Amino acid sequence: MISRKLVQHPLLPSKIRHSLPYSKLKSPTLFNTPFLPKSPSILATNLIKSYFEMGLFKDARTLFDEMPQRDVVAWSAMISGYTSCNLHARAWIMFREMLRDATDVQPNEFTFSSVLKACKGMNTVSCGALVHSLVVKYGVLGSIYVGNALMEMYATCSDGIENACSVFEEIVVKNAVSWTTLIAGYTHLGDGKGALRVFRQMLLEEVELNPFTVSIAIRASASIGSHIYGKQIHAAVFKRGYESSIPVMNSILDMYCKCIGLSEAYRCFQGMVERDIITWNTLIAGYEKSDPYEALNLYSNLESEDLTPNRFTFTSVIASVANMAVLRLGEQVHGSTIKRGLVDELGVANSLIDMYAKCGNITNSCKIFNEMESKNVVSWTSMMIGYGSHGHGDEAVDLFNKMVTSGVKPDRIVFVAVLNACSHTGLVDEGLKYFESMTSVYKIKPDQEIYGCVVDLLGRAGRVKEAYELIEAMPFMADESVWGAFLGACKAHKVSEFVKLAASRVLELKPSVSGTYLALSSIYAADGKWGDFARIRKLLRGMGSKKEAGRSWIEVRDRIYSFVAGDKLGSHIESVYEVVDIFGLHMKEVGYSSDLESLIHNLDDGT
DNA sequence: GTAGGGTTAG
Repeated sequence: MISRKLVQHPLLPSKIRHSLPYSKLKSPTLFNTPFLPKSPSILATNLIKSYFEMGLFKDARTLFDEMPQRDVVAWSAMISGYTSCNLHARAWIMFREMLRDATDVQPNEFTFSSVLKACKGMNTVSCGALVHSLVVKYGVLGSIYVGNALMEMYATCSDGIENACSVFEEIVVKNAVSWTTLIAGYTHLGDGKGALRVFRQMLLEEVELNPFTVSIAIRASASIGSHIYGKQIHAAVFKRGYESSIPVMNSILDMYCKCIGLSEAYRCFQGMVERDIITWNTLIAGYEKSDPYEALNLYSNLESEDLTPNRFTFTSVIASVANMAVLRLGEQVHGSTIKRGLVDELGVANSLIDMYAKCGNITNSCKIFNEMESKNVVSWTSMMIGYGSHGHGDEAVDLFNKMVTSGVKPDRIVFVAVLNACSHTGLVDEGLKYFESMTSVYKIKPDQEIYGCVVDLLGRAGRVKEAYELIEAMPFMADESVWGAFLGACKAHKVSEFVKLAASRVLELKPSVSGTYLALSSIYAADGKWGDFARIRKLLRGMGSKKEAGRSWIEVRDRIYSFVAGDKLGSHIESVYEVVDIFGLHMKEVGYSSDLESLIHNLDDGT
């Protein structure tokens, strides 16, 4: 948008022409009214800002270059303009140019807070630290804007939260932005507890809250799954009248989706007086995994409120389709993203890779992946998971190496992907090498999920004893997922000496997992220990739980048919059995004999 | 005339 001040100016046409030369920016003589800008320099700066607002950074630069005198305001406007267009490196170059060429101009607090934003955007803490030293040199550390920008830079750049904390401590008079920035820093780092610790301190110091602080605090409590804390904050929001703030309510909606439940979330959604596209996106994302049909239903209703789906909407919608694994629907949604010009958005392309892989079309995943102009760690991970699930573990591992070569820094989740790929391809030693490099090269601390992957990697290959030793050597207590992976390995390789131990650990840690009882009982049965078998089965019945049925589905022409093992319902079931029989014959032909031993013992609960 | 924090992706 063109600022009103400019449009009102008599020298400018109602629509700004591009590349308006500096020489045209003369002080107005015809309409010498008091509200008009006074000097060409001020006018030029105004125009520079407008150019950036319209994304015309080249025109901004041309005008800037034509200025005979550039003061600190013009320089700062350029630096901040570039960052506002996400051109952080250009902003940084501008700052360097300013220090080098404009010896008569001194950077001020505006310059520093803008260039710090550029450092944050480049994720380059070394530049940020350099600016930090200049901030001290120029004596502007006392500016609350500079202090907050420094904190934000450190909090966002890798491993900088401690530096952010020490800057925070040094700010004598902190304001709500300082607190919010620190809370956001912890939250984005995934340290919800750290964030809530700061939030609590803020409450103790009786700092006035505002919607910004409240929404990030809600996100922090959602990230640790604390519905108690989340509900407390919801009550506080209600008390302070923040429910009129859409971002605050969106955070609450997200918290309900993640920690409380979808039906409650839906009630929250219906209770909202005002909703925006993020509101809808949040709910669609909430439904995406557990009820993708409802997610699609919401998507089709969204335009009734005159809202336009954006890249986030499509990311969740595509993920929903991926979870439904209905290729034709996926192709339709893919078409919509093309029509709306969103197909090249990073997040959208990433979810398309995942969707095509989950719908069985790995070729399309590849095509999208290869045609992407820029890829991030999510793109690589999605492609690797796709390859892995299609049995191309070698390609997935290969991709990991290519990713590292291309300069993308691996994160924790990409290690989950590469370890899984190694595990399913039998690349055990290769996988162990990656696991080792995770800490030694990339300084990422392995968590329960990673240990689970490595236990699975060793266990699948029959190296059960090593898997057990790894669990023993873990720096923290293994949770039920790690023991679950171990149990799976013991079961697969019939290492009964460890089964009891593994199963009892899983049961201790998560008694609600009925699958564990089943696994344990199967092993007892296979060992002929019928007394133990009966005892476990009795426990299982006492729980009133059933093994969760794995649902399968198939798309034939325009219909989706779904079924579970042992299904006797539905008119299509007979055809399913026919197909299963054909599969059985094919498998026999290639010499596969099924492992009936453990199957038999599972038959009695109908799954 | 130049600067700030919040909600939705593997």
